[in-house]
Amino acid sequence: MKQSQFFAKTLKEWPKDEESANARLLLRAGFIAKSSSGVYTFLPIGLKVLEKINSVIREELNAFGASELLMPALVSKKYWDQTGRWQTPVLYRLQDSSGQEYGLGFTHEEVLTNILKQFISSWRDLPLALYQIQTKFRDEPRAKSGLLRGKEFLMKDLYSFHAGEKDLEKYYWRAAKIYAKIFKRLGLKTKIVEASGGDFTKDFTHEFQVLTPVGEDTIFYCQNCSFAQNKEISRVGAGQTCPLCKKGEILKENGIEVGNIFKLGSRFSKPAGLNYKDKDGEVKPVIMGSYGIGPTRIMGAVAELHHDDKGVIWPQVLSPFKVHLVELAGGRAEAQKIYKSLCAAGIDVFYDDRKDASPGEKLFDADLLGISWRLVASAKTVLAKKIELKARSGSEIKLIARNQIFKYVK
RNA sequence: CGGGCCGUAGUGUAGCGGUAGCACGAGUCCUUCGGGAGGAUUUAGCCCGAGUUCAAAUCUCGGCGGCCCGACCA
Repeated sequence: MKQSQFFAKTLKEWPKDEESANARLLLRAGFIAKSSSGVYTFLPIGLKVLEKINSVIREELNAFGASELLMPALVSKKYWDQTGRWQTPVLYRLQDSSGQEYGLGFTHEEVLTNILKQFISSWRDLPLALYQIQTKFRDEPRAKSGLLRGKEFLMKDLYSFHAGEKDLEKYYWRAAKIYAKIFKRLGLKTKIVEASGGDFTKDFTHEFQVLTPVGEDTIFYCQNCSFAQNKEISRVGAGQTCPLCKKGEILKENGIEVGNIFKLGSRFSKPAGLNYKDKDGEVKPVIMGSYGIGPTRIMGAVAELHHDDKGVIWPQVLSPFKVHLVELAGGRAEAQKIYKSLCAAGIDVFYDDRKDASPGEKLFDADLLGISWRLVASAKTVLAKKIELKARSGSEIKLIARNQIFKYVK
């Protein structure tokens, strides 16, 4: 892709008012644009990153045996009434011209259970796992921290359906493993934290927290074992001895919740009348679990954790392009050759062929965009019969032979 | 929803009762070309409403909007 033909405009100034790193970096680099508080546009290059997050999630969930579908954002009041969630404070409620009332979905248990009544009737139809990646709406009293807390955001919601609690229990922990793997691939170190189930369940649920001072949740965890609890339910405090292993000290840190998993039981299947017949012919409510990941929040979290003062440093899986090929004065013919060969090799390359941008501007943009690998072709490199290679994550600048590019960039 | 700070060209800012200025951007021309280049020239702005005043970007009140703290966060 040629930069002269692709919309990738950066801003020359840091956005005023924004304090959070993800908002500053993503806005300035032109990944996102703010439409109103907590509501963002994903600009072309930002959308590429978001799609990469989604594709990692899809890959893992598809391999896990879940099927993707897409549900409506506009959800008739009758469904919310079924479960008593019409009065949920964060629900955006609206009316059409005929007086019909709707809520904009913040999760989709009601929609899905009602649909599945047509398709599930026997234990033979279970288990079943369906997910979607969809825009969610929440009337947040206070949107904040760029992509970390918005009123409109992308959410991957997975729902599992089981014949019995035991099957759910097994699936739940398998899902937890897949989640840990997904976050790892996305460049996030997460901790599995016990949390409250809110309106959904009286049991503990589990959150995947990225520990960082900028997170809005407070986590108490053991330095020695896997014990970790959200402050909202925790009875331990920093400095105490771990109640689980009795050895480690409890530490306190903030976290960004990038995912959560819930055992819903029959909380939603019962009101919807989503039942199955077991082997004995007995009618029972389907047992459910739900599992969420916020791709847009992940984008914010990654920016928050992986950056320097010049811009974002994307993990390679999320880099909007594999290579940023920057052409400086005297390097045009060389850059074009390299561009062609990289394209031919199927490498996703962003070629800065702009004639009206100064070298400084191009190099600044390269840092802001944070593409994993930077190649520079200039009079200097042509003279040396080499090409310059730099990883965005490092500081070393290598002069390499052109045919060696593929050794580094694959 | 309570509290704080703040709304001035596309962006970032100065002006704090008396002619709205600067930088970047954008347009045109020339020069330049390895870390947001230089010169010439053009372009574009006081969030909205009411009040005080001879006079309001500036003071007062109300609204709207943004960020931050708190509450909230299925």
